[in-house]
Amino acid sequence: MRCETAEMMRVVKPLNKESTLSVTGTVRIRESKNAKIPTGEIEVVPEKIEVLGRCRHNELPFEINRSRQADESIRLKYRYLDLRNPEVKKNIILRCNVVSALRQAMTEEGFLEITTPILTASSPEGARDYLVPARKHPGKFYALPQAPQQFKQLLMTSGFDRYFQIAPCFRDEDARGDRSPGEFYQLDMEMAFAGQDDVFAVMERVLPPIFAKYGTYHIASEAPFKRISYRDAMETYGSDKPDLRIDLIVQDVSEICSKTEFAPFQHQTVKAVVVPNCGLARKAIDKLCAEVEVQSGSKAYWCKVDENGNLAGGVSKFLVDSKDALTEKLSLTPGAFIGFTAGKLGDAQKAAGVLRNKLGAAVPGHMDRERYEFCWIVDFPMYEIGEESGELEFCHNPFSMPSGGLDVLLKAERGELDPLTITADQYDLVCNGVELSSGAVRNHDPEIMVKAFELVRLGEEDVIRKFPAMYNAFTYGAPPHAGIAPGVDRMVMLLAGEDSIREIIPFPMNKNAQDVMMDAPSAVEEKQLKEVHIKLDLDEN
RNA sequence: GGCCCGGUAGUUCAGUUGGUUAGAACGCCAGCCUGUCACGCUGGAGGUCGACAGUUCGAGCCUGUUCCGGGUCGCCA
Repeated sequence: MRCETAEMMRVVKPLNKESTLSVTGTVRIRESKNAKIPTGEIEVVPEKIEVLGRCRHNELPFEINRSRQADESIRLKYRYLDLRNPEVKKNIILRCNVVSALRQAMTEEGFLEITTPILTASSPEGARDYLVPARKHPGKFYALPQAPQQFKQLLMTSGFDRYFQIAPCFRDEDARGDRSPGEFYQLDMEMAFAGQDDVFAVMERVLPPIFAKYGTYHIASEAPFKRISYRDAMETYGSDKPDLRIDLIVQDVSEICSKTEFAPFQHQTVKAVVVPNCGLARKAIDKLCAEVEVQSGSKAYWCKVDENGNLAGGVSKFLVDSKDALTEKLSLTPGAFIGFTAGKLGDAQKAAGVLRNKLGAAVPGHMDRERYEFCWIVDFPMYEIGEESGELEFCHNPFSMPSGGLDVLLKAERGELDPLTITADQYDLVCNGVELSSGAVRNHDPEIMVKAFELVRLGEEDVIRKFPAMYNAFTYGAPPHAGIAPGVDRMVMLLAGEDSIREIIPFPMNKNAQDVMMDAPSAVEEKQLKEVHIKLDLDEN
């Protein structure tokens, strides 16, 4: 805008740049063009300027175009200003586009978008529920859905063969960088007369074009995506959500290392991650090992291969006699770095996985960040030995169909089969080390359901108590069905190339599940509490 | 709930071994200049160093407690 009259200057002068104006005038070509800005070729000669909304503050909580550098709690408190920053706004626009594209793609695949209740019943398992007191039913509560799981399965029994929903989900659990507290959205879908391959095929048709069109990076995985069994993922990548952008792998050296003099290796599972030609400095190695310990709870050990092919540094003095065996097993070459983790199988794997991720990020050349690598993790174990109980428990969720169905469960019951070897038709979709989604072929057969529960010392009454509607519905004959629910927030986060989930949520809560802008949660009037029959019992302090 | 990191001007940060009046950049205010566009120039205002207690002649700095924020583990069928 170019003001050429004193009158115009009089209106414009007292305004700062955040006021909202209406400018009427003539658009013309600029004499001095500016290629750096989108409107740099034109200017407006105003005839009339109206102030529609004057910004009353000379000093803003932060500079709008640098808001991303401001303290996050201030950004969230003034989120409406933060969102004026084009850099911040673009992620929200991206989110809109992605949600719109997902809807369109799912609709084209023949899925019906059906909404399910937000006020529903508390479910006894899984995450902590958000509860809503029921005014008309003193002492009773609704719960916000952790996922529309049971409703979508009920839709299958009703004959809606293909359902989807951009579903809000509510879980009262603590936040993480990639996990928003309280609420999040899933592209929830379920299909009848379908199995794992059918669900995979839909996702492999729906997601890649969206990642290709809206992603910051290029998509490296072609459909069908790589399938990795849970066992192999843990063994090779030390994680059930491997980041396949990293070319390092975890190798087992238990046989060699458990016989050494080094006490932490003795009689333990020992895993190794080898980085050839690793130039990592001692200081960086120590820092990396410390981070592994913090994140995994297990120590990491290391040594290097010197220019003569001998082991040097770190724990090398304990490995002198094992040098040849290690060199052969790990194909060691001069300049290589070897990171070790040790402990019980799961602990050693998990720590090695963290070590692998850290090494991939720290050592140049082992991780091409700017791409999307998808994979399916399949064949999750159905049961595990609970750490507290020491007895057989469901590993993930009891809705999944055990691979092999009733037969396998009966064999396990008769002792002909170790129940720990039973896998579920359950799968995760992983992208760049982020668990995008969990899904399963559901157990739609009441008999198999009860049998699955019996193996963990529960019975029909427990199934009925926990999932009354679903169990009853299945007794009226349900089609086999399977589904999945990719997290919309995480997907957008990956597409935007952001590390924090809050960057892609319009109005995020802070780590402590507070909305500092709206001041939620907040105290309510005594009258409101009375109406819902609630008396507070707060600890004094 | 555990552990780690942080809290100094409106904002982002610096602040030495504990030592005079706590600095910079951006922003803000005033004036000047100006086809500027991350404008420029001159001047100015702006601080309970998160809070409390302690050590000390003296604390932004050291100690303890506490509050707040972030990360992480637990947790997330």
